[in-house]
Amino acid sequence: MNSEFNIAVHCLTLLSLKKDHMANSDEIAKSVCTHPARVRKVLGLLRKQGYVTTKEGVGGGYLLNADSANVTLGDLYRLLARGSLQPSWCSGGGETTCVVSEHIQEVMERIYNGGELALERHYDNITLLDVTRDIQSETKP
Amino acid sequence: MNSEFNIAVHCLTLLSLKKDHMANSDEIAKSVCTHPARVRKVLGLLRKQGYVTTKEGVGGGYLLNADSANVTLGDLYRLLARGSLQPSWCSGGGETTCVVSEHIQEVMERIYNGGELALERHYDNITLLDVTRDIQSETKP
DNA sequence: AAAACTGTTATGCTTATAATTACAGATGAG
DNA sequence: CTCATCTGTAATTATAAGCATAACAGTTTT
Repeated sequence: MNSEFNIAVHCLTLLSLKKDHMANSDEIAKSVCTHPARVRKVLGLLRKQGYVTTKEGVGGGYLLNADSANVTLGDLYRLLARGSLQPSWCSGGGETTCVVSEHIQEVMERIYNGGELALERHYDNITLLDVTRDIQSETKP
Repeated sequence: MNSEFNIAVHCLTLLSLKKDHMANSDEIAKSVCTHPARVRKVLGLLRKQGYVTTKEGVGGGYLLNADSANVTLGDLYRLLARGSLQPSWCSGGGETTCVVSEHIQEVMERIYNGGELALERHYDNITLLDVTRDIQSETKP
């Protein structure tokens, strides 16, 4: 499981809490605690979905789209983490005549896909606004 | 995400489909397509939960417990894969004064835990018997 | 024209996952 | 009793995935 989903949530939350809803990759990278190039990669994908717009050149950076408060974690999961439930290594597929070995991969694939759907449905109920509120409520408990 | 959950499902399905519900780690490893030592590690954990019993010595191996048809994928997930939704690398935690950076880790942890609960609830509705039926129905479609 | 950004690719580093080896301990067969 | 066979477990090596870093072309503002 890579962390791009995590990074996306972080970036969008950060932007939504900034007064002008804007920051460049250097500033965001410091907050996320990673390299600017990694931030740019994730935010590039978010841009293609219309969640942010970018401004190149001096004083540029990433600007949060106004409606992005309604983006759900499900949207972000599907974009950045779908398929990560299924491990890269899977059992079976050998050269035996064993029924299980021959068919386990299709069965497990269905199991992982079903799990992922359940996960996505859960995340569909959490919006970016919920997350920003969570962050804020941590400061004044 | 490692594959021990996958291996556990495979092993138990295999045992349940064998006439005498028994096999040793060599035979299972061939079906799973991995090293016997890895099978033993997983099945050792399943033994501690009472899902199988082991018989050492000549002609020994693993024997499926009679009630194991009712074991759910949720049980196996909790035993072998819990916590794997949260990646090892997580954002934030830097030395900034940024609110997001300071609190994102607690928030993301709750998000991952919530996701995992949703996943477990889903898997709680799938029994080993369901999986064995799935495997069998692949052979005669 | 110069400086400050993003977008993207290539490369190296680190960590996680799987394979392999090895051996002690247990059990049944002869 | 002794040997062969099996599990349990730990240590080591190999492979793959994830992250960091560097580099540079393209774009925009000043």
